[in-house]
Amino acid sequence: MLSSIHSRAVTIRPRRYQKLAVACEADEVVYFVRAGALALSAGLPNGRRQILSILYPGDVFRSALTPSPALTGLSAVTASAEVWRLRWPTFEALAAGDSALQQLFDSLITDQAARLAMHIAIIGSLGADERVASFLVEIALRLGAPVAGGIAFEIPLTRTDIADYLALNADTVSRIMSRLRAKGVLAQSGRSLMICRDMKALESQSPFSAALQQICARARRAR
Amino acid sequence: MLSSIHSRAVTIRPRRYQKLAVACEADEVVYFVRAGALALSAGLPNGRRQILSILYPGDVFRSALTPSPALTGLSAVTASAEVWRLRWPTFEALAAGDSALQQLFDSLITDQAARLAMHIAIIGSLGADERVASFLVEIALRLGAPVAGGIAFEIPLTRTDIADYLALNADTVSRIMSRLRAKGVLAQSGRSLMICRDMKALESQSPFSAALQQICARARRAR
DNA sequence: CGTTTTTTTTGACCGAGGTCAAGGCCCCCA
DNA sequence: TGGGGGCCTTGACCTCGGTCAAAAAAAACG
Repeated sequence: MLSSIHSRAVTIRPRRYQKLAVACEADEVVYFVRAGALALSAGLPNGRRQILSILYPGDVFRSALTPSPALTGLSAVTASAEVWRLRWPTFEALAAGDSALQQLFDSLITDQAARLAMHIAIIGSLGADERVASFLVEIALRLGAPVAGGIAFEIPLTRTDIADYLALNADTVSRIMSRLRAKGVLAQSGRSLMICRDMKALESQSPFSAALQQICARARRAR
Repeated sequence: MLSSIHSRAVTIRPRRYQKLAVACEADEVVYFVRAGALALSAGLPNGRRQILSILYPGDVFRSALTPSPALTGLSAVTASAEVWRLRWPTFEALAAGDSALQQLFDSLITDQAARLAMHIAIIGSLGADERVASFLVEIALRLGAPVAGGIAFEIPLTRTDIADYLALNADTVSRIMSRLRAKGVLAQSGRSLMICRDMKALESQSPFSAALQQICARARRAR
């Protein structure tokens, strides 16, 4: 199924912060994320930015998910990434003859929406520490690998990006992560490589850890 | 198209705050909102609540949009409402033989997602006044009717509901609306009936008014 | 490797908005 | 039509997290 998409798609390897077009000559566009991570973000006139959603490998994006092309943009947040792009009519034609693909796409899109809903709950009802904990749980679930003494994962975002995702500011994010380090929950080597030494403690800081696990499991199942 | 749905659906008239089941014996469930307004909300153990999305007449809801049934609930926010409910397999069978219905449903679901994204941008990047202004613009667009001296609309939510929607608290919402009244932008008669005397001023307070208009127009077109 | 640039960390201070409490207004219903 | 109870409003106070600035640590690069 994937190879049929790949053969009809344009492969793009954007560098960090490179923007991806959300429309192609009036046609809607579909992206399949293969490697790295993308962010869908909204920019304000005053320079503020809000990351609406982070897209990991296996996720899809279609431009109809964007409220307004003028306001929102899709770009890589990792140093490098790989995505496949198709025009909507091309994809539609493919899907018409392949009901499994149609179902996969449907479930990926509804998962997207569920994650957006989750994100609203996180930034709307949690305090700063809980938000950061939720983010770390999300990343650990998506990108974590068990190692001796904990779960290791590479955070694909800068502190500023994390802040824009969680509706906080970079200073606050840094402060909270320092606190987690001081408590021995988190160990850090370099800027982005983390080892969570106590996943239980981290999860207990996030009121939504159970829901995050469900969402991630659902995504894994669909893929 | 609507009559075919109606004939296969269960009609429900929930009263305010009455919960609607998001699953029916392990089957996913689809709701069509016909009158009133529903809220999809997430509740925290500590009693805090976040309204994730408001559903107006014409909108649809399917349970897959909910991150976790344990956390989220669907309920009426108006004193009365009317919804049609179908089990997912029933709806799927209907849609299979009706490509127009399929397309309508697809566009309603992606609209949902776009509105969730918009909502993240609003609560994540705007200050309290801007959030309230955005909410009023949204309501005016959805439910407003031009009258002598402005646009009249009935706010279907209590102050507490508005606060839970905008990630503020009820006191702050009340304060901001009083300020708008004092400035002559808003006139109020009774608890929920508003007349916006100066739509331009209101829109200028919301950095996202243009995007809100686009989303609303898109919804109107689909319907 | 040393230098330059960028990102992160940390502290001190400040303000938007949350919290609490008291009072007033609406709406419902007998 | 007159209580009564639930909303709404408003003020006083306080806290969490934002802002600004400076130093330290990583990464980038010749």
